[in-house]
Amino acid sequence: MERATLRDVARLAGVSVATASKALNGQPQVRASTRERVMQAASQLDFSPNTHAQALITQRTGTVGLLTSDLEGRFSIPILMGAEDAFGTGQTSVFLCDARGDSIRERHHLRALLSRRVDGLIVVGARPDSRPSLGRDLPVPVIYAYAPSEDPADLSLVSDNEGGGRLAVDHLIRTGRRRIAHITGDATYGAAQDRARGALDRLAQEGLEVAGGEVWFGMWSEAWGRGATRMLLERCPDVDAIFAGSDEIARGVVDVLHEERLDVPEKVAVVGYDNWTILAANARPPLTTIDLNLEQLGRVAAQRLFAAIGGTLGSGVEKFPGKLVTRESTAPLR
Amino acid sequence: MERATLRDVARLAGVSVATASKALNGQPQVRASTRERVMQAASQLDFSPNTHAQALITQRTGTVGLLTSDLEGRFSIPILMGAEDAFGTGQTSVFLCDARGDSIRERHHLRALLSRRVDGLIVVGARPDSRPSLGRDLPVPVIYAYAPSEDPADLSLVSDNEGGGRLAVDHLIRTGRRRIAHITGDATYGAAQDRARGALDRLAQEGLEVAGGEVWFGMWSEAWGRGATRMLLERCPDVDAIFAGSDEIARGVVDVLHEERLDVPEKVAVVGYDNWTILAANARPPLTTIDLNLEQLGRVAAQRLFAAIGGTLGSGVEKFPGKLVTRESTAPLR
DNA sequence: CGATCTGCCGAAAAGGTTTTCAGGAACCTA
DNA sequence: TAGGTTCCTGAAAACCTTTTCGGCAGATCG
Repeated sequence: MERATLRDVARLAGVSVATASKALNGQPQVRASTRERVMQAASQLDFSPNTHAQALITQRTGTVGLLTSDLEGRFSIPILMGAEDAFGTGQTSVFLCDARGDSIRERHHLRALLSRRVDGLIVVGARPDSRPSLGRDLPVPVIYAYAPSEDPADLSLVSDNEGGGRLAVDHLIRTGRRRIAHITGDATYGAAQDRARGALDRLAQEGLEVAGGEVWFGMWSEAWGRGATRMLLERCPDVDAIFAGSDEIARGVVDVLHEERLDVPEKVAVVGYDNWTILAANARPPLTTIDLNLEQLGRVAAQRLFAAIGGTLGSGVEKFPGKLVTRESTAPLR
Repeated sequence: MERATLRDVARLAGVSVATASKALNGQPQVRASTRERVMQAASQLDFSPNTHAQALITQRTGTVGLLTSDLEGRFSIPILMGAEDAFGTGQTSVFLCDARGDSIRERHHLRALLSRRVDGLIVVGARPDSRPSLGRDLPVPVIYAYAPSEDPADLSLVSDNEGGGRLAVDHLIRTGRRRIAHITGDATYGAAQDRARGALDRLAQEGLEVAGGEVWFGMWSEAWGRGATRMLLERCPDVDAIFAGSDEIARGVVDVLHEERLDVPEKVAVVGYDNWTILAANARPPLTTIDLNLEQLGRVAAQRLFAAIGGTLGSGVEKFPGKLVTRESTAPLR
């Protein structure tokens, strides 16, 4: 199927290309009847304007690049969806590039995106710790999402892990729990530290200590959730709530509690983190958990970027609160 | 940072734009020393060619659209990665669009992609059953992946579910199992039917019937896996292997077997489907499962598309075999 | 009736690159 | 020395659209 150009439309409508252009773009200096004729011709030919010619002249492409480092990971996807959503029915399309965690490949993709004259960039890191900046003197605005940039002059949007930890513990306290433990992942992750800090903070506010005497750092896996829970139960058999640093860990936790015939949530309440639905919703019982609200993060990133195109972006790190999703693994203590 | 154009490069190198273009594109009719000067100038100015101007003139954009209907779903991601990988270090970038299962939105995205003059399209369906064609008279080649097109004139790449079912049962037979049951998902899914057919086929070849007397269709969930296993054990307590239609279901299966103190794989072997790592690898024990090989599917889709650009594509449905991934949930019967 | 204004339309330039083609210079052959 | 090659280089057209600006026709006003 050959493509119609504006020339074809103009010819069919019996006007010049200039007029055709103005008619289709809603410019005022064209008579209603003429506009009608042009529109008619355009739809008859199934005309759609060549965005490359438009880009060339307007200096705007209506595209943004999304540079991620972990596509397989579950974090970039919701952000991507949020961004796609915000650009959505508008005229913006997104180029997706996965650097596979390789900085060479990242440079390569960056080059390609700049060559394509994207209007802006969203960079999504693989883990929630800070990552190297792409540099200061790029010709387009850049927003870092999920993983903040090391350079404070960049704008980064991250989720508020400390707040999330506080949220989880707050919920447990409200359901009447007092002996609350925290089993979480790799201590080298800033997110693990932040969540723990928030949790301890909220406990302290209530005059409580963490059950088991310490936060159990380990790995982001079900197996660690199981192992840590066994150790915890040995040291502190009367624990009445466990806040897990991820839904994976939480799955391991409920698994062992189940084995030990400690009813969830009757005896022990469990809160996960991430709201990774496949894990959280299918657990026995389904897990109360903290949702990172990544779609919102993606949406905001898109909006900020959009607003900044042509203009300038802010800088610094903005934190987005998570939200509590309650399921059956927590319930008021009777 | 202002962008350098070819004009700037040419001026700096003291040649015309025509020569600069030829030098940078490796055209032969330019003296080595001149080429060198131009390359020098280009890198000094950090020049990267405006792809829109190139697209306008060459009629090639070096972009493809990937139109998916379930981004959150786990199937489009590996395909996307495979495709990205194949285009990879080349000059092709991919536009990602998620139609959210809405055909209006799909038309809209299609329009946008055609307006951007993509060189080709990959359409990834939400479920492995056939889906409506995008139409025959599109100006670019289209490949349907995962979910085949309803129109046999289109080219579709799908995974071989029947072969997968056969593969799973074959493995169980080789480990000495004879009383093999099959618990799977929604019977309205072609994939469920195909996997079951393959499984029954391989059983028949061995002169065996399916344990429990029938294939247990139900839902793609852990809960169904649990429920079906309980029913199965009641009707057929001496079952020695269960082939689950998905890893989710398999998780439910091993869960109940564990409860019933039926050792996996000693007493009962379990095979899942999908190789959804987070589920399969973290199960107790880790699950043997069928990998759909979706990355390969994505890679092949990309290659086919690439080869077809300008030329023409084949048609029909091509099936890709899955592969068995053995973990600890199966072992030879002693 | 002449002058000014308003409303529509079209010619042309611009945006950055590739490609064709003509021409200039240097070299070789007879 | 004249004519023919071979190598390089540059001018210009083309791709498709947007936007500016000039012009023309008709209407309004004095």
